[in-house]
Amino acid sequence: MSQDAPTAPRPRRPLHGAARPGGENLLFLTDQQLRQGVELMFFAYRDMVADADRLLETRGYGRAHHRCLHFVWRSPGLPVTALLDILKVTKQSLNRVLRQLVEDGLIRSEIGREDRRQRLLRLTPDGEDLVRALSAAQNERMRRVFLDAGPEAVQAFKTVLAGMIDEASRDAALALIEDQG
Amino acid sequence: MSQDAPTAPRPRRPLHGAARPGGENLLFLTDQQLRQGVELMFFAYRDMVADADRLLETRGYGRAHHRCLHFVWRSPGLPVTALLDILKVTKQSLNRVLRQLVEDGLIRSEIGREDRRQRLLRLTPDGEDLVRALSAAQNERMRRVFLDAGPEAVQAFKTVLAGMIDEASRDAALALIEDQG
DNA sequence: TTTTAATGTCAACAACGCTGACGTAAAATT
DNA sequence: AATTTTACGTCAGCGTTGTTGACATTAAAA
Repeated sequence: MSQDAPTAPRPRRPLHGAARPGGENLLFLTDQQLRQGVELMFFAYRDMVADADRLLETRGYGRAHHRCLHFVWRSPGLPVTALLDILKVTKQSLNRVLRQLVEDGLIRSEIGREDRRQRLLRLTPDGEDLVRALSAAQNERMRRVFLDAGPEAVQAFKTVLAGMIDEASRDAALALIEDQG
Repeated sequence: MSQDAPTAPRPRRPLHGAARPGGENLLFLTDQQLRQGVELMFFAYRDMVADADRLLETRGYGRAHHRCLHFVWRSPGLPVTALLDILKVTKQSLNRVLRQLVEDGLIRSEIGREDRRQRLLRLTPDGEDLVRALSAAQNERMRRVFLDAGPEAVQAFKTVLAGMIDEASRDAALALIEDQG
């Protein structure tokens, strides 16, 4: 069954209904438009991570390792609990990849000075090398797309994505994202 | 190590560098901007699929089932190979969830009339019900975000996402996306 | 008739989520 | 000082979903 179940003939291509001046054109909110947004997220995300995935598998790592390295890089010295909050996975799941990365010498974990229960995570030089390589793979795609789209489109792109984050975690996520390393 | 390794002091918040009129402002192409795009994709995608995930797990299904149902819904009667091309997974991986969905009566598979080797996939009424419920979960989030952002932002959002799809599969993906069920 | 294409299936494996249970060290609270 | 809570690690087991490799069937194509 289609999404709108319309009985009247549809306009041929209502993809981007131009808003009438001062009007209340809501054609961009049809179920069809929403579905397109979801599908585009699926395809774009799949291909965006594919570049890094190829690099990772040559080292026997997966996406979980990538995410772990990335956010440790972004917030050097962050405790394990903070990383758990960012990734929203269980500590068992995180610990599996974290242990590997520490054993492999990409991340080092040191006891917190203020709170000695904490393990503060940092990248080693090798870890930084890998993060740089992973970023380069994804950035090349992103740069080309951003250049084609232009600054206003990039801004809109970010606004929409930010709106899709759960309200409960949005502020924290945006703070992390906008923080200059 | 930071992404730009700048030695000069950075502007405090170059998040959305306003293009000078007629100028060649490329502040929106800094590594920082690209990184933000990647991170936003991560957070937004994670939370976008979370709604459907919750619904799926009550039925013992996962995302693979969702994707399968979704694209069969979008292209009723499509053969298995076409679905493999869309999802870009192995036939063994697809077949595992496809078998379940057929056994559970959400998808029916019928022998192709022109090519009797093909199995043409269609949703059963039960399958359509589940797809509708899954779409509803995701559409609510998307609708709210689109409404807040406005039609121009939505358009830009889609343009950027489309640009992130691999060139090799972009045309096919966009044709599928823009096709009105 | 031989080859190729479309599909299904079995087996084994890996990445990465999850729950539950248990343990240790250190901080916080009572 | 004793208790509780927090931060972390770990073992065991399980589920989803991806992979490769091998093999079989059916039907279309050459």
